Parts: sequence; C-alpha cells; structure tokens
Amino acid sequence: MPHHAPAATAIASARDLIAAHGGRVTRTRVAVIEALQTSSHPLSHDEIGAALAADGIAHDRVTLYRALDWLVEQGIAQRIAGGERAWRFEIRRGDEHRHAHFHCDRCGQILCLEDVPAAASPALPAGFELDRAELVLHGACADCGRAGLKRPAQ
Amino acid sequence: MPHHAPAATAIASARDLIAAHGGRVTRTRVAVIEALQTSSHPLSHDEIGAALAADGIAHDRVTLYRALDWLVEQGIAQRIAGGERAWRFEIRRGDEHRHAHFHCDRCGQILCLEDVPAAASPALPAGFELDRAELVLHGACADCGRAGLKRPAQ
DNA sequence: CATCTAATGCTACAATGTTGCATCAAATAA
DNA sequence: TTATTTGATGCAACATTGTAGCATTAGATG
Repeated sequence: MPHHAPAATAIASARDLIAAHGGRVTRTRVAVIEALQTSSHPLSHDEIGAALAADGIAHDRVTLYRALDWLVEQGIAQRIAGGERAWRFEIRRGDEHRHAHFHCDRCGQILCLEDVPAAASPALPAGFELDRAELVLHGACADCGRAGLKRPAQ
Repeated sequence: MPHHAPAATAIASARDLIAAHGGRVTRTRVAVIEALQTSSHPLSHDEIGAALAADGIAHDRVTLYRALDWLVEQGIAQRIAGGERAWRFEIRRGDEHRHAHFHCDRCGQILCLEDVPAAASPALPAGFELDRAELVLHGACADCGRAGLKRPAQ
C-alpha cells in the first residue's frame, strides 16, 4: 500500500460513495466530496466553488448547487446554517459522531469542535421526532477576540 | 388601572426598552417588540411584517430590516438562523434563561423549547471567547411526523 | 460504437437582504 | 405652541443566495 495516500484514498472513497448511492461519478461530485473531506471546517458554496476552480474543474453555479443538493439528499453531506444567510456543507459522519460548531460573529469563520460532551436534549412535545441536534457556539475567535472589545454584531 | 392590560403592558415595556437604549420611540419599533414579545416562537421578517400590517402600521421592507438590526444591535432581540435562509428574531431574555429551538425540517416551523438542561459546552481553543450557545434540534413536528415517513429533506 | 438518460450549463427568475439619499417626524429647546 | 435638530423612514436601485426550465453533454451499459 502506498504511503501518504490521502488524496488517492479520498478519490477512491468519493467515487465509491457516489457509486454506492447509485449516482453517476462525475468530476464535480468527486471534487466536491474531496473538498469537503479535506476541509477541517464546513464549507460554503462559494468556498467549494473556489476549491473546484483551484482544481481546474470548470463548473456552473447551478451545477454546484445541484451536486450539493444531491449529496445532502443521499445523506452523504449535511447542510448547516452558518451565521450568514448562506448554507455550509460538511461530510456527514456516523450519527454517533457528535460534534459542534463555533461561529465567530466578527469574521464569520466556522470551526468544528470535536469532543462534545453528550448533550442532554430537552424533552420534545408529544408526537415530535428528533432527527439530529445542532449545537452552535457563538463568540469571537482568537484572531478577532484580541482586536475589538465591542459587543459582537450578532 | 385598566383590567386586561397585557397589550398596554407590552406597549409600556416596549417604549421603556427603546427609550432605555437611547432610541426614538417609533410605531414600528414598538410594534415589532410587541409582536416578538407576544409570539411563542421566533418570527421571520415576513411574519413580523404581517403582524405590523395587521396592526394597521404602514411600513417599508427596509424600515423593518433596520428596526430589527437596531434591536439586535442593542441586545433587545437576537437573530437565530432558521432552517431556511431567512433570519428569525426573538426577544433576548436574560442570559441565564437558556432555551433551545426545534426546527421541523418538513414544514419549517420553529418552536421554542423551554427547560433545557444546562448543556455542557465543549472546550474552546485558547483565545476563543464564548458569547452564547445555540441549540437547534431538527426533526419532524407532530403534524408532519404522522404524514410522511420519508427522510426529511435536510 | 450506439443508446439511454442522468448530469451539466445556460438563461431567467425568485427570495432575502443592503446601500444611498431625500424626506419625515420624535425629541428637545425656545 | 412652535422651531430646531437629527434619528428614523420610505423609496429606488442593487447585491447575494438560491431555483426552475430546457437544450446539450457525457457517464453508464449493451
């Protein structure tokens, strides 16, 4: 087996992932999955677009939206509501793998927080079904925290 | 003193709230605060607009956005990212008063959940400052849960 | 290679939010 | 009460984010 095979591995599993869900293996989908797998934080549509462009993969805005929609539909990726009005996307890991996000209200950066203590969920009204819980911590990241001392905008 | 004074009370405290923050007491701001105080769930810009219209208060889309911006800026209200791309707003209660939201991924309804067990926050990287935590539970509400059995769209 | 159709890339559009600027009206003073 | 000041409003134009329709391309399969 090759050493330092992360990229290759990512490609392989991306293709497998797509095929396993009965979709056509296209450059766009593969590149999107790789970008998401590689990133340490959820990516916005724009960031993913930039990643594709950096890989020299031509694409249309709409195509990217549709590729992302498909990934979410298939449960391969999931959408999270960032602080701004744009969605952010990340690869959906096992349901047990619980992680939260930190949103810097000043620069808008989003960060994944691992090792989240199993959050006790509040009781739901009768008839409600829980699918997943999303925990977002708001505040200032290290870079922004020093600079300004004002209340965050949000 | 008049009996059944809830509206009056709301008006009074709304006016007080605004004045206490050094803002001008305008019909729009008062009505927005009342609408938020009265509602049991966070309201979207559209819903607030409808409430103002119902109260016979003429307003411009932009005015409403600015009124809401001001309320958030002053810490009177807070924005939460709903499931859709539109913001939702609610009156900001004491920092100690911790509550979560439930988002129905089928009908988009958002509900406030009270009695949230104090969630243990994950550790933040050095230099990061926590302002507030937002917990959103996703799933299907009672009305939607029965109907469809498919995976939620999101 | 030929065929079928999912996926793409246009174009046009919808929804949500923002900016600039002239006008209005809430607060304050006269 | 009226005059003055300036924060708030209303309008028009624009920016960003996301969708819909449809002709074309290209992935999968025989």
